[in-house]
Amino acid sequence: MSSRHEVLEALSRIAFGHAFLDEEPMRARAFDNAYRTLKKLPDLRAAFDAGEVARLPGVGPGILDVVGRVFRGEPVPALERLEELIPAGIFEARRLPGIGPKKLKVLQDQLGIQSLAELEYAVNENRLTSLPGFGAKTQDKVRDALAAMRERASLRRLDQARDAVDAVLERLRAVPGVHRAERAGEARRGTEVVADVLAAAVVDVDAVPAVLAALDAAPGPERDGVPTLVTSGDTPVTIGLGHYVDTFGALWLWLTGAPEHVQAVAARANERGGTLGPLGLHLAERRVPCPEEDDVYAALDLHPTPPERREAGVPLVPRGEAAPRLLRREDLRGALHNHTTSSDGISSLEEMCAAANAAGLEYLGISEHSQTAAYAGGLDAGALRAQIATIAALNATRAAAGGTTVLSGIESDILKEGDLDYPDDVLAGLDVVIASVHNRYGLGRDGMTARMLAAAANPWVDVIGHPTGRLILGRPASEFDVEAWLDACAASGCAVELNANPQRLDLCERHLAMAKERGLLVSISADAHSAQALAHLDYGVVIARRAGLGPADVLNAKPLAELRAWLAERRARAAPGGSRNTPSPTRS
DNA sequence: GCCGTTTTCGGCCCGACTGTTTTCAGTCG
Repeated sequence: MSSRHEVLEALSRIAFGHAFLDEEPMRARAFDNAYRTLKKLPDLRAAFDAGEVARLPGVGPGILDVVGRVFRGEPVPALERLEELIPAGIFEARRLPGIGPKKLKVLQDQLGIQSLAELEYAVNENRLTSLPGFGAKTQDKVRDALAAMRERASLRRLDQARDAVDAVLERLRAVPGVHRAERAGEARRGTEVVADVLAAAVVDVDAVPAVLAALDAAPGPERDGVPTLVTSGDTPVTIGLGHYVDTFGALWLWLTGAPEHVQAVAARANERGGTLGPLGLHLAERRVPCPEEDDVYAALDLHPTPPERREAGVPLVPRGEAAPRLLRREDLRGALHNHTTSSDGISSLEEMCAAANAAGLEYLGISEHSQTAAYAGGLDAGALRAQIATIAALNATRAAAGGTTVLSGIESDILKEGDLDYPDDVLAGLDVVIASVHNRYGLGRDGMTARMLAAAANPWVDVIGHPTGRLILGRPASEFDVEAWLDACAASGCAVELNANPQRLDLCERHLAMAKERGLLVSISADAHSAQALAHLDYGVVIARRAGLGPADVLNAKPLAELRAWLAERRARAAPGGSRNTPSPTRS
């Protein structure tokens, strides 16, 4: 459990609490604004310790006090008061989509509902339909939302699971007698959702009690003969224990899975008259030392399978055959889809630029929201032209320093009919055009398919951003004919995004593999709303590897000159006779 | 609670959609 999560939870609860009690609505808004702002920082703790949080807009003494108290483990009086007045179940119910504080208040006042179980019972008794402001559709929505919440109660997003396991590993490694401790299971393989948060460790037998105490953990059930510990807290982490450093490779491989992969490796050992289990590898009646996983693969004449590829249906690669070259983080030469304070980012253009430079990126695309996205500070045509000029000036002064080149882009809303948010002459002034859907997700399959096909066919569009709009464990992917749309992208030559924000991971690995089959280029983007969030590119690399992508499949693995050539060629077709960065003289 | 080329008070992102209504409140992005 990370402190970041607790801080955000505290801010969100205070905002909700005031709204629910219908008191001080503007204080509620202030906490909600702070919650939204701080959520854009993946490493909130580092930003707080560096004093950066205090300088953010919407963060004053009151908010800062709450953040500091949560980080220091101190009580938060403002929150404690609300938690005395409002049942815990009401706080949980605030996560039900479509049900806000006002409707929850009605549910509590008129039906006495204080928990999710009571709400579920009332729905099943058909008691919601007669309440003021409620009807049959609202009741159905609540029923569906409760079912979805139950279904995902035991699931965590990849980033949540990794944060949880990493926090445990840090404490575990500090205990004397712990020789090795690593991520395992789905969190290590990089599945977008994790059901079972696992680690693998080598611990001296007599150090186990100290580990239990240090982690506030208890012995768990054995797994394939491996003893385990399970931590307490809202994201329990299971630690598989080995006692010998020189068989850790076998244990780690076993606990990393996936089961189908482990079975295939074990079968390979069997073919050679040996055995592989979590406690070690035996060949020719002898125990093979395997402190690392690579020792296991090598002893079986296999290329090591990267954790991201240890899934059913991915074959083992014998030595002698060429192992596929998967994407690596250092292959990424730039990132195209990022925001600054000009729209809804919290870092300035200069801060984003410095972070990109530090991350070794040759280029950084800035693509703010477009004018329809007013809630996100979308730019009108004039503001966009001004930003293009600002970026040009910045590049001119930075060129001599050899730093990151900034590309002028836009994340244009895809309007209802698939049109973009600006006239052609505005688009013509940009280096790169990303087009994304941000509203009207409920058009229905046919309507959304038509909209996405129109966007793909639009010659100004270079990349389709977060194509399905899903939020992991939040909002489902919008329904459209993905294969027909990918065919349309292949026809027009536009790239598709792998949005690496761990809440999105959109396209998903299955769709990315379909894109690769069609020869499409994938733009791996951080969609960073803060300088810190450029680190989300790491998640993009994980998902790309899981989809089997290599550098040749990735648009932003191209060096800047090649990327510019690719963009220029597209632009030449979009506006025959014209080129990027030479806006037409006609102004609307 | 936060903010200010409207700064020490008096405002506070805003338009669209949904489901409920009979003119609009609640919710979302």
